[in-house]
Amino acid sequence: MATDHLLGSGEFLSKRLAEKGLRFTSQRKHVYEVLISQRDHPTAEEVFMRTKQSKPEISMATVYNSLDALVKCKVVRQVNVDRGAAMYCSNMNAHAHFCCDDCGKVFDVNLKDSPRVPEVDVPSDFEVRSIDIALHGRCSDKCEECVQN
Amino acid sequence: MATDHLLGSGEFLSKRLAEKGLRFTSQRKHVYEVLISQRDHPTAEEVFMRTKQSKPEISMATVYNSLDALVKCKVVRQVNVDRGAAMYCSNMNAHAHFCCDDCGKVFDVNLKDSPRVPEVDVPSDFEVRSIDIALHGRCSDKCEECVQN
DNA sequence: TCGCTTATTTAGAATTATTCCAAGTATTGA
DNA sequence: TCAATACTTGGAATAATTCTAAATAAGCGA
Repeated sequence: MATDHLLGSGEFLSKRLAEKGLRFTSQRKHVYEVLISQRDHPTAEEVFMRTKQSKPEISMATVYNSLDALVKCKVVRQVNVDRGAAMYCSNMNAHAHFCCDDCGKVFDVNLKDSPRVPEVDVPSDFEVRSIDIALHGRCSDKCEECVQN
Repeated sequence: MATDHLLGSGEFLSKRLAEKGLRFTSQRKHVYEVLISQRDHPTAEEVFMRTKQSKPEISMATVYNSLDALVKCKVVRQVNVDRGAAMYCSNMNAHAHFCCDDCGKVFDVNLKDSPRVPEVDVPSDFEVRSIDIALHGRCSDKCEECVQN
């Protein structure tokens, strides 16, 4: 954990997958590299298209499988903001998502403190493993897609 | 607002819809009553089935339209926790959702304070209108569906 | 109250998103 | 190196949501 940053992305990923009993495969590595190389919020479909550039034989089913594996071993987050397709996010720092209801874009926003479980009234036998915070609203005045609204 | 609780659910809903330029229709009223009469987290499909009991002619397209109208005028919340269908929640008190990753059930959890925007670093020209907080983890030891996992 | 304008409803088709399947392939541990 | 089994593949199947065009009904003003 404290030394993860010393590993190359391959070793890092391999280790994280192994911790969950998942195998390190070429497909998962390519999907992971796609996600860390462009830190936006692509859908599975977009990940599929980007991954095909370096791994043309990959299938959609494998993209879903890989994304699930990466989420399970916590190197990627799944983001569900609306009724549409799920999005994936490789920024694992504590952060929330701002989702513009006018243009649909999703932005990472830093949390000033990390989210604290005690603010919430959870039954004592529930185990909280993660917290997702999504803000909704409208993004910048300068947003092209928002202006015409 | 402060006097909304003095209105019957019909008048209340009618007023809220009108504030957003939306019409008060029999279908929207039935969908709304379905949601407030059972405070769980049904999907559009489940809302459709329940609403048909009091309004058999209603169509799925109208259920989606009604749910969107109710969300727009803020008498109902849309809850997106996973890749599956969106869920709808008529509890409008400040609360978060706890989603059990083992059995899939969603629970309302009270917030000790209402969520505060200032905890988050949002660009100054962004307008935050609402905040959704979702906790993930595992629910009670006594949960039937969880035990076999 | 009547009529007009326009939002809403409807059924069903179309589209989009995700999951399933069975056969072949690759990874891991012994 | 070998066996066991997890993973990948393409395509079919399913699930979730949106679209469409014609019929209907709200709400406003006279």
